[in-house]
Amino acid sequence: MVANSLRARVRAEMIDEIKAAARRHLATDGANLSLRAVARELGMASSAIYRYFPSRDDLLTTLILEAYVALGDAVEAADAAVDRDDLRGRWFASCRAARAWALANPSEYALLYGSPVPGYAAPDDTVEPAMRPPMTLLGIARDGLAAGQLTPPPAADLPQPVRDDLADIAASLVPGMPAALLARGMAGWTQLFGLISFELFGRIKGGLSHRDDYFDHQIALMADLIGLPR
Amino acid sequence: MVANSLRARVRAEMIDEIKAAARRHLATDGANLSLRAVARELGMASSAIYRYFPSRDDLLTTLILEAYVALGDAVEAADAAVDRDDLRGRWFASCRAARAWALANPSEYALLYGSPVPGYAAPDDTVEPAMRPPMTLLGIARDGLAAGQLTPPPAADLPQPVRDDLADIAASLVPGMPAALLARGMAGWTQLFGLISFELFGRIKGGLSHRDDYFDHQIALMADLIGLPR
DNA sequence: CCAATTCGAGAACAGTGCTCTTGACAGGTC
DNA sequence: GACCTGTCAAGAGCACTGTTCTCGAATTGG
Repeated sequence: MVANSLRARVRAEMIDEIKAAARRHLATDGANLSLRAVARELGMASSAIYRYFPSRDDLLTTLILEAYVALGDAVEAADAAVDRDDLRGRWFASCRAARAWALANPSEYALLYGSPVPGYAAPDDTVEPAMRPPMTLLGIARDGLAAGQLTPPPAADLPQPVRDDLADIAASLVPGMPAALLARGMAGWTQLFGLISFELFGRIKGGLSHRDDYFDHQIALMADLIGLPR
Repeated sequence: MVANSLRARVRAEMIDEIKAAARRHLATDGANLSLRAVARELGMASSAIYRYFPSRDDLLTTLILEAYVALGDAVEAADAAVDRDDLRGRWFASCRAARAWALANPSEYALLYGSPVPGYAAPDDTVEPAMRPPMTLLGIARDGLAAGQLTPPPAADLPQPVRDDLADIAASLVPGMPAALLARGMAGWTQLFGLISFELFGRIKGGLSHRDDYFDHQIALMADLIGLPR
């Protein structure tokens, strides 16, 4: 078994090297990275890659999945580092962590939240990690509700179909959350995604030189909308 | 000159056919459409395409530019069809028009607002058409302010750097608009983009069966945030 | 020590964007 | 009518891609 684990170990290292090289090329080539290019960089034949990944799409899937995990870890860690009762602090920390991760790993963020690769269909394994960042944000609202720090918005504004849909979602994801509050939490998540995406691969408004402060303020607007106490 | 215009006419028709075929392939192949494939569909050699477009990127640029124009036209037309004083009606009409266009032309929307093509840099011609949809939305807030229907939000919440940045942007884009209101207008545009993107190429929440109503409600939330009277 | 498994390399196939050359037309001019 | 001139489509070719197959070498388990 020692010998086997030795072989397995060098194989795992090889897989890591391939993924690292692929991530490096991701920054320049985007979603259509070249298997041959990463093979060249690693000094091996292109066909050798297929000993480790059955196809290029499979390599991409692995990168996507690990990126989801990394982003989810970053957001959850940031949230966990703040006092449970400091709802607004948790909200800011989580959103800032997501933005910081995206700015540090722009090509991987684009892989996750950019336009989908045409022929490629994300496997089911990615759906759970993909839910972690928004779930962290919704968890803040849920905790605030449980602690009585947060008064749910009036449900009267919600049309009946939306209220039913959101009630179903709440039942399966965040039990006990009112539909109207869930709607605002999802609006916050949508806003966060939009903010990061615009900053990353949108042509940002030319005059915006203080992007950190702008981000904080837009995030604060959503915190107010959700009802997180100041 | 008659003959020349005849030649020019048949050439223009050829260009239109190429663009139409390219748009068709865009739906399946995404941003990396194949020149050879559109040439095949048109029954011509791939090299013949280069008589009409100097490169594949140039063809893509043309499609992008026309897509921006189409989206801008749709949003502006929707806004113009509502009474000038009905701010909330204009807001809903504009946002719904943007979503409807995106749902009708998903691949072109992905081209505009998806992850940027790696090697490709958008020329300056696209920056003005790209500003038209958000400018239409901001125009609604501007008109409401001028008509006295809309009270600007307190500027106290804005950190000084953000206030300065936004004041500069307002001065060049929507003169007279307070920074705090501009921030909320931009939040509305960001939310609209996020909503459409999530619905189009995000994994939409499974239980959301009434997407129209959900979209309307989220858009209404932003209308409230901006301060559009009910 | 030997059979079994794993690994890397090389060749091959079909496809891609793009360039260059060649030949076939149509327009206007002498 | 003959003669340029500009335009167009086609074909060949280059360098590249993902993927599969085969073959020889290395390593491992029994």
